[in-house]
Amino acid sequence: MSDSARIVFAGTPEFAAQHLQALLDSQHKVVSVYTQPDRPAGRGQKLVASPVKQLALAHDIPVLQPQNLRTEEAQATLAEFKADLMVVVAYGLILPQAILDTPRLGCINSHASLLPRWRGAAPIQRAIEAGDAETGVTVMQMEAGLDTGPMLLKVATPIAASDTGGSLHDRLASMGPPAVLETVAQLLAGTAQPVIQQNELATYAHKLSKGCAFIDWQQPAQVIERAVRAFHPWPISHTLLGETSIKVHAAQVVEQQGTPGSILQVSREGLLVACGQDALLITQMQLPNAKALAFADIYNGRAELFTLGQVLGA
RNA sequence: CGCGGGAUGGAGCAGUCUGGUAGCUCGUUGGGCUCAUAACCCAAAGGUCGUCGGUUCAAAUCCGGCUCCCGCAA
Repeated sequence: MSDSARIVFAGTPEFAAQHLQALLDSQHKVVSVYTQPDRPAGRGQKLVASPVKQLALAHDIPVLQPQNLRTEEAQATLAEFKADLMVVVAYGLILPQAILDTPRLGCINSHASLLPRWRGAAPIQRAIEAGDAETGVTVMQMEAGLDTGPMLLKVATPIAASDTGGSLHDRLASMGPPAVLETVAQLLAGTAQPVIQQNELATYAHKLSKGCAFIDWQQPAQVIERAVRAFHPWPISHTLLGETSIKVHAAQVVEQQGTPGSILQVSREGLLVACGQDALLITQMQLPNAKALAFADIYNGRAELFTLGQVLGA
């Protein structure tokens, strides 16, 4: 009995679903699952259930999708589950103190960064964008503040020069669940050792949007290249070629100078664009209504689209 | 019923409006040139035009159904 906990899980995206899967596979009992309400998504704006909801339904676990948890009613509902612990992963709602205090052992959160660095919504992508050498997953005891709680367990991984938001997401999503199981075991055994976060080292990972992925060619090529990787597969760095929107899927830095945004060279190797410092060779991109292609493939049929000297992003 | 674009040899595109010999840029294979080459020259192979049905003497092309892919917006 002492090594098995009654757990309430709260989470929404795929990253969270992988944590839920690990708990379902463990000796613990997941008594209910909280997730965001179904939202219109995709082409056709049909209501789509979150990955966490889909997984919970497949295991016949009760799913709750309240708009918020501030009401006394919501708090009373949670209390009825008589949970030992609440595990929260990328849920998307703020948990008020009354909720945090409800489970016997409180609430823990698995966050995809090495806290206190990158508190907030998009820690994985912001770590790549900033050029961090490493990142990881931190499991913390939750407090009322956003990602400010005492850290219980931290696991790290180096960020490779080839890592993208997608590849790093997948790696961290596989590192997080074991870390959570380990933390739960420590809490049940009473051996957990909380470490207070140094607030002065904190940085904030602002939420991603399409707008923030619009390329600013005044920036150094190195910075743009990191953004290209960080924002892949979403929201995807993009620019304008005349009136045509172009998504940049892969690029590399080349030592060459020119007017920022101007096309320096067009070849099967890629599209070479001048930046604030050095130049960016776009090797994989996507035109509207088409799929992502190696630049050589686009160049084969659409060479007339690219003119030397033309300035992008205008 | 959110708006819109698309499916043509292995890849990327044109041709569709104005039905009638399927074309371009590459790739592949063979040959040539060259000290050499990812360069250049010559030649060849490779396509039931997404799918089902309709109109027609004749359909990649016109009409309708279906499948899949993608952009915008959320």
